[in-house]
Amino acid sequence: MTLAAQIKLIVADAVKHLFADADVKGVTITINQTKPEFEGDYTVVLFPFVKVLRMKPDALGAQLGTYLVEKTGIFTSYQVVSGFLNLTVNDNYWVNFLLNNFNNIHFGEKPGTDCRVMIEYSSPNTNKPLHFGHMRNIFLGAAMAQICKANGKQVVKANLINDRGIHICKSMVAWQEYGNNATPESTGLKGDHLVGDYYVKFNDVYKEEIAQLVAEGTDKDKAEKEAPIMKEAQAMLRDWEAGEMEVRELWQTMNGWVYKGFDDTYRKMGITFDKTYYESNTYLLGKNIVAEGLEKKVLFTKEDGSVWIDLTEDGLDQKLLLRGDGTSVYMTQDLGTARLKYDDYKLSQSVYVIADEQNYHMQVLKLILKKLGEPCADGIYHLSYGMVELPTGRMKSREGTVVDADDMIAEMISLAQTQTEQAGKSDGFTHAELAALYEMIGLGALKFYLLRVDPKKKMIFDPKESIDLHGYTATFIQYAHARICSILRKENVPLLPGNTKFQSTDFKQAITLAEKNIVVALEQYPDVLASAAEEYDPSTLCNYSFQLAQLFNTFYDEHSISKAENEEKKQLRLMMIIMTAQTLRHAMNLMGIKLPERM
RNA sequence: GGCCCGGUAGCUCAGCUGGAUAGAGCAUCAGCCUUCUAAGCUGAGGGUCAUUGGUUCGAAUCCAAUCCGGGUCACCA
Repeated sequence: MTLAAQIKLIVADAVKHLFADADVKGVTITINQTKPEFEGDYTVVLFPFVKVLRMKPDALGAQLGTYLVEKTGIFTSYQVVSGFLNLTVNDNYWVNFLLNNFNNIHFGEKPGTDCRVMIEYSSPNTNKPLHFGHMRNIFLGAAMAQICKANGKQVVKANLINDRGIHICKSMVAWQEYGNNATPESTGLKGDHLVGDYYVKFNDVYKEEIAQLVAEGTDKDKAEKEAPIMKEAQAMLRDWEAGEMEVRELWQTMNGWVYKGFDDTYRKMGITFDKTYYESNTYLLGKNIVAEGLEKKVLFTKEDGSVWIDLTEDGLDQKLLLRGDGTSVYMTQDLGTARLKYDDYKLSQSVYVIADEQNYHMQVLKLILKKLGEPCADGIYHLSYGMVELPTGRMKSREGTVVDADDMIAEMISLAQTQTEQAGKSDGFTHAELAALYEMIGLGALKFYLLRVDPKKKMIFDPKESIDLHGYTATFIQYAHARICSILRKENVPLLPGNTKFQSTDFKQAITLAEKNIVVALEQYPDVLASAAEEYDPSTLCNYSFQLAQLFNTFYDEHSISKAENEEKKQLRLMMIIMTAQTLRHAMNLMGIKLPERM
C-alpha cells in the first residue's frame, strides 16, 4: 500500500479515537501531496470534518496533528494552514523505503491472478498498408496488454484480420485489370503497399466511370451502382463466397503478399500477437446465435424473413441481425466472434481496441449479447480512441492521403540519426550500436507521441512538422536513463539491478528537497501503474515517467553523486538513481519503449 | 434532430471520484557547460479553464441550459 493510502487509514483511525462520540463514517478523507510552497509532504483536508465535529479547523488540525506525530512515528512535525493539515514525513520512512525496494525489479507489479483478458488490437484490412492511425491502435493495444500483465492478469493478445469482403475484391479487380501480373518481387514493392496501390487505382477508375456516366446523363446514385468496375468487384465477391477456384487463388496470393508486408511492419514496431483470427473463418459465425435468439424470442422476424432485435426500450433503434436472404451482416459476425473468443480462452474480460467511430456499434454489440444471455457480455470493454487526423481532415486510404506506417518509422529513425550527429554524440559507438540506438530513439519517440495523450481524444498530426525529440518526449526519459547509467558505470555499480549490495545501513543525514521529491515519486509508482490498467490509459504512465525524469534532472543538476558529501550520502543517492532508472525502464518497457545505457 | 465525445496559455496537452495562488512541453526572452552526458537545468512573460446560471465553506472539476468542433444513428465493414 502506498503511503498516501496508509495515511488515509491512519487519519480515519485517529479521528475515530480522538472523537469517539462523533459520527464521522460518512466523511470522505482527502489526502493530497502538499503543495511545494508549504512545508510538509502530505496534506489532510480538514473542512469535511469541521461540520460533523463542530470544531474550528485550526483547533482540529492541531489536535489531529499532535496525535499523529506522537502516536504513529511516521511524521516528525505538522503545520496547520487555513484548513489544511500539512504533515512532514520522517526521513527514515523514505530511507527505509529505498532500502527495501531499490533492488526490486518487479516494483509496482501486482501478484498474478486467474483473471484472463483478451486484448484485440490492430485488426487490419488486407487491402492496404498500415498507416499512422493504425499505429495509435497497435501501440495502445500492445501497451495495455503489458500493463494488464504487470497488474497480475493473464493476457491473450489477439489480432482479427479483416481478410474478406468487397473492399478486398476492389484491390483484386484493379490488380487483375491494370496489374500486368505485377508482384512484390517484380516491382520491388512491399506486398501490402503493392496491394494498397491497386486499392487506390480502383477508386480512381471508379470515380472516372461515375463522372463519365453522369456526363452521359445518368443520375449520380445510379451511376455509383452501375459503374462497371464496381459491378466487377461485386461479381468477384459473389464468386469468392461461392468458393470459385480462380478467385480464391488470387485472393490467397494477394493476401499472402499483404501478410508478409504486415509481418515486416509489426517486426519493426516490436509487435507480436498470441492469436490471430481471420474473418474469412469467422464471418459465418453468429448465425447460430441468431437462431437461438429467435427460439428465446429475444429476436423477431419481419415479413421479408430478415431478423431483428428491438432495442427501443434501451433508447436505441431496431437493429438488423440477418438479411432476408439469410446472409449475415457485420453485427452477426461480431456476435459469433465474441462467443468464439470466450469459448477459446474462457475469458474474464475481452477488450476491443477500436476507433471511436464505432462507439455505437460496440454499445449495441454488448447490449445484444447481454439480452441473448451470452456469458461473454459482461466482460466486454471497448477501448475507444480518437482518430488521428491530418490538418486537412481525415486520412483516407482510398485517396492515398495517409501517413504510411513504414515511412513514418523510417523517418523517425533517420531523424534520430540526424539529431544525434548534430549533437556530436555519435562517437565511440560501433555501426551496429548506432543502428540500435537510432531505432530506440526514433521508435521510442513515435510510440510516446501516440501514447502520451488521453486515448479518447482525437489527434491532429501535421506531417510537415517532425515529431520533437525535446521536452515531453521519450527521448527526454531515455536521456535521463543514459545519464544514470553513466554515473553507475563511473561508480562501478552494476547497471542491472538486483545484484547491488551496500555495506552501510545507518543513514542519518537529512534528505534534501530534490532528493525527497524523487523518492516520493518512486513510492507512488504502484498506484500509477494500477490506475493505468483500471482506466485503460497508458498516458498516465507517460506523464509519470516524464515527471520522474524531470525530477531526476533537477536533482542531477543540484547534487553530485560521485562527489557526495560523504559515503553515506553517496550510497543513498546511488540507491535513488538505481531505482529511478529501474522504474523508468519498467514503465517505458510496458509501452514497448527501450532505454539506452548510452546516448 | 436523437445519442456519444471533446472545448484549459500563441500551439500541443496534464489536471476533472470538488480543496490552498490552474500546471507541463513547444514557441518567445534572459541566464547556466575547466566539475557524474547542456537531447539538460534555472528564471521571465503568456489564462474570462467556451458562455450563462445553479449546488457548496470551497467549482477547471458536480448539475442545468446555451454556443462551437467531431463522431454516429446502413440490409457497408
